[in-house]
Amino acid sequence: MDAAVPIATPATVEEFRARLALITDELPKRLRQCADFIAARTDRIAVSTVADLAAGADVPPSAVIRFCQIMGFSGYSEMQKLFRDAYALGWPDYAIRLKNLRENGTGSPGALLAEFVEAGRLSLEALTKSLDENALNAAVGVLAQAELIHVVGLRRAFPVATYLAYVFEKMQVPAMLHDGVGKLDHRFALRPGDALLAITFSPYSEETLTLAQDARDRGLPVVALTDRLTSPLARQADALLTVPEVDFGAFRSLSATTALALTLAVAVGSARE
Amino acid sequence: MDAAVPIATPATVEEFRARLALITDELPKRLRQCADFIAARTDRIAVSTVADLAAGADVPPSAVIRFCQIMGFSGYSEMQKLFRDAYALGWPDYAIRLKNLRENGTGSPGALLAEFVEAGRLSLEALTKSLDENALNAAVGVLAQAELIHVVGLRRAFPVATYLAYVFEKMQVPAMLHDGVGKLDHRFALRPGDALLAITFSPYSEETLTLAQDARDRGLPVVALTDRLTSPLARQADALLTVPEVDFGAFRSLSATTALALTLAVAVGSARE
DNA sequence: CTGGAAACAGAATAAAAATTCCAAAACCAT
DNA sequence: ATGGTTTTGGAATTTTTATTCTGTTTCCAG
Repeated sequence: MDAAVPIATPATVEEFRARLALITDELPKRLRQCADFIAARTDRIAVSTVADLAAGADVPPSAVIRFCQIMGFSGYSEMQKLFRDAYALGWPDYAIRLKNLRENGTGSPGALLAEFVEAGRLSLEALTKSLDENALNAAVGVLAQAELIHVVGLRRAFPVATYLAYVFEKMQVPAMLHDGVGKLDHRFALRPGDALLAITFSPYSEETLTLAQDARDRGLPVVALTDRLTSPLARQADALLTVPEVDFGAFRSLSATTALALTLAVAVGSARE
Repeated sequence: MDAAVPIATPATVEEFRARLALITDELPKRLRQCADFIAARTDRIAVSTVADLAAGADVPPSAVIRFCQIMGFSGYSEMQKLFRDAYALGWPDYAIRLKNLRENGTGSPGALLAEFVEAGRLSLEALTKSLDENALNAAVGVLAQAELIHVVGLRRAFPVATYLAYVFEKMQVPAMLHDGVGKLDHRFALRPGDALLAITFSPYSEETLTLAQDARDRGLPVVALTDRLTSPLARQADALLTVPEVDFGAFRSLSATTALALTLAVAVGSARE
C-alpha cells in the first residue's frame, strides 16, 4: 500500500481528466483497461453501475473499484457523484445544446461549430436521399475490377483523395494517389486494366480534369465524385456520383463526401476478395 | 384498481412526455406533485434515486413509485432505464453490426452507406454534447497569436491536416503542413513565436508525437486534436480538443473531426484580422 | 354527518449495487 | 529456479436503493 500517495480527490471533471491522463501510462493491465474505457466513455459514468462499466472494460467489478481508488476517490459511488452533479450540463439534448452554442455570439467558436455541425448533418441526410444507387453500384463494379486504382483530387478535394488512399491501403487494394507533388502528373502510370477515381468540386481543378481526359483517351474507366450532374467531369465519367454538400459561408464540411468515399472504398475492398 | 387501463409502456422520451402531458390534469395531489416536478426536471431521472426525486417533489418515495406505475412502467427502475439509455445514446455495438454486414454477403453498398451516414450523424451529435468550449477558445487563442501555424497529422489524420492547410490558405493564415514527404521532418522550421497544431488518433503515429515533443521543448505552444483525453498528446498540449468519433469497424467517418477542424481554422482566421 | 372508496405515509421487506478481503496467479529481480 | 512483491478474480459482506404492504387519512356523494 502506497501510504505515501495522499492524492487529492478530483473535484471537477477537468481535474479528473488531468489525473486520468497523468496516471494512465503507468497502470497495470486491468487498471489500464479501466482507464482506457473510461477515457473513451466518460459520459457513461453518471448513468452506469459498477457492473456495467466492468463489463464494458472487460474487467471484474473489483478492478473498477480499485481504479476509482487510484483516481483518488474512496470508491465508485464517490466518483460517480462527481459526474452526476456535472450531468445537468451534458443533458440538454442535441437540439438544445446546438441552440446554446449558437446563441453565445455570432462568430464565437462555439457558434461556428454549431453551424458546421448542422451543415454536416444536413449534408449527410441529403446524401441518403439523393444518392443514385445504380451509380454507386456501377462505381463499385468498375473499381473492383481495376488492377490499380488511380485516385486524384486536389485543393479542396485533396483530403478526400488522401482518405481514400488511406482506406485502400488498409484494405490492401492496389491504389495510387496522384498528389501533384513536384508538379509531376504521373499520367503515364495509367495502364490498361486500371481505373481512375477522380474527385473535384467547383471550381474544378484543371489538373484533375486533364487527368480524367487522359484516362478516358487511353480507354480507362473513370469514376467521378463531384458536386453536381453538370460538372465538367460528367462527360468523361463511366459512373458519376454527386454529393449534395451543404455550405456554410464559403466553407463546406465534407461530411457527406467523406461518408460516400468511405463507402466506396470499403465496398470496393470487400468486393475484391 | 383500474383493471381497464392496459397502458403501453412508453418506449421513447417523446412518448413519455406525451403521456405525462395527457394524464397530469386528472391526477390526485401527490401524484400531481410528482408529475409537475418530473416535467420540470425530466433530465434528473437518469441520475437520481427514488429518494432524490421524492425529496424534490416533496412526496414520500412510495408516491414516486405509484407515479411510475401510472405512467405505464412496472416501477422506477424501468422508467429510469428509458432515460439512461436515451442519455448514453449512440455507440451501438458497431463491432457486431459490421460483422452482420460482412456475413450477409458484405451488404450492398447502399447499406454500407447508411451505416457510415449514421456513424457520422452520431459523431456530430456527440461532438456538440462533449465539446469543451474552454478548450476550443484556448486553442483559437493560441493559434491566433502564432506567427506561423505548423500543422501535422499523418495516416488516418492526414486528410484532416490537409484540409486544415487548405482552409488556412484560403483565409490567408500563414501555415505549414508537415506531410512527411521524403521522410523529411522539417523540425527546424519550428521557430519561436510559432505554434503547432497536431492531429493524431489511436494508434498514435510516432512522427506526430515526436514533432509535438520537439515543439514543446522549444517552448512553442501545442494544440492537440485527438480522440481521447488519455492520448499521448495530452501531456504536451496547451489546448486539448477531443473528438468522439464513432468508429464503424476499422473506419471512421471523420465527420466530427472535420467539423471541429473547420471551426478551428475559421475561428482562427477571423480572430487574426 | 357518515359510509365507502381512493389516496396516502411510512415501516418492513426484497432486490440490487458497492465494497472488502483474501487466496491464487503473475511478475520480477536475483 | 526462488523468494518477495504486485496484481488479480471472485466470493462474502455491507450498504444503498427499490418495492410492497398495511393501517390511517382524506375526500366526496348521499
